[in-house]
Amino acid sequence: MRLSRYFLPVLKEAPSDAQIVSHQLMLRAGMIRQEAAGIYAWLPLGLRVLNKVEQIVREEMDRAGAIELLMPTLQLADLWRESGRYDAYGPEMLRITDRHERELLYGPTNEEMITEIFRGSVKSYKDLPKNLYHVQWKFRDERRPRFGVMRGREFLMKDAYSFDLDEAGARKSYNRMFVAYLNLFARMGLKAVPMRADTGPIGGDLSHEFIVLADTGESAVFCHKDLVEMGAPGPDVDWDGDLQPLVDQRTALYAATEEMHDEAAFNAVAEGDRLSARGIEVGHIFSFGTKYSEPMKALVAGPDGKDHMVQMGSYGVGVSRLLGAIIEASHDEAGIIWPESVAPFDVGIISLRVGDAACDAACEAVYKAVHAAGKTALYDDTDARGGGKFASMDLIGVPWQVIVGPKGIAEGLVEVKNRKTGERQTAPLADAIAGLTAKAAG
RNA sequence: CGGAGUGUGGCUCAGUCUGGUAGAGCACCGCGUUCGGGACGCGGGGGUCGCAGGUUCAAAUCCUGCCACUCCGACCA
Repeated sequence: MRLSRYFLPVLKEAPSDAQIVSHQLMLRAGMIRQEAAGIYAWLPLGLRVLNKVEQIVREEMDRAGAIELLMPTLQLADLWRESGRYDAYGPEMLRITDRHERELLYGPTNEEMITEIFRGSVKSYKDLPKNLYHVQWKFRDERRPRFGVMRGREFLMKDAYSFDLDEAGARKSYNRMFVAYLNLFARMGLKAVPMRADTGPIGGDLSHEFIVLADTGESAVFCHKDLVEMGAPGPDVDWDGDLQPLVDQRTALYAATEEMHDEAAFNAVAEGDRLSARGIEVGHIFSFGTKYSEPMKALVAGPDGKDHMVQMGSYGVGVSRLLGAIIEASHDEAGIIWPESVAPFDVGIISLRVGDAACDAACEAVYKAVHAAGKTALYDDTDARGGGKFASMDLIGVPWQVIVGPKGIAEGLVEVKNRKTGERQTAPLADAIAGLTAKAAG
């Protein structure tokens, strides 16, 4: 993308409404624009990152055997009356009436609807297990939206729902999501720690929150410090096999959010291993048995020929919130430092003298080579002054930057800079191109 | 929802106490000089001061009501 043709409204100063660093940087980098409290428009740069994060979530769900579909944002109130949640959910639910005076709601979550879809089509245990998910915008009329996309009223969530014949099967489904979540957050450069959690209004008794540690997090959390650096199992686990050991390896160590915190158990952890911090909840998984299948009559025939209520679980990831969490975890004074997996562009090209034939030609060569390697570049071909170009490129956090100036290119040299380390190296143009396309491809 | 605070060009803010022709920096437009880490000169455009009433010869400024947004607390991807 040529910057001269792009839409990238960067700000030198942070709007005063933004209090935490991720919100300030998203606004300054021209990723989002606030339209109302907790409601944001996603500008081109923000959307690129949002799409990348969403795609990683999607790939890891698919890998774990979940199947994507798409449910609507609007739901009928009657569906929620079946589960009893229409009255129970409270003022957080945005309720709407259509021209026929039909009561609708803008979905805050989809347990009811997925159960309705499931029960209409699945009648036999032979079709189980199933895990259906979608990535869709949700609306929750928060009492107090805050921190930009971290607690918006409209937000993008991946929510998956598992269906099993019995509790043992449900446990396997839960474990698959548990492991998938470890992998998915790791791919975004996040250290997310699974913690025992309160089940809240979703219900059920087995639940973990995945927490990214950050000083600006909304939850107080307590855990064994080894969990933070434990890492993810990776994609090559046996998804149909026994994942319990991988889960146990983590749940054996103490980790709990404030609501579930047990001071005595925490104190049993060696003092040097105790970590008391704040965290951002980026994922939450629940196993809740027949909470919805019972009132909504989601039944399947078992091998015994009798009807059984399906065992369900739900698994959420705050996709839009993840952008805030990633920035909180990865930034410096100059701006955002995107992990390469979610960076809006792989390479930034800065021309220090637009219109200079040698500079233009070198920039074009890099630009074409990066795209030929299947990667993306943001080419700053504007005639702004040099300093501003560097600042903007650093602000939006492009991982690799190539700087082309008339003095260097006269000798065939360009500069390559790594955003994260700040390292700069001067190299012949051809070497720089080879290095960038290799790095970008790696 | 309780408490606190803020609304003045796109962004950051001054001006409000003490009423008297709406300001600055950045950004933007034009011309020129420049050009290797947020350049300089000259010229220029852009604001019914959140909205509605009221007081006054006169309101960004005083009074009343409303709206929006932010922060702290109780709830949540």
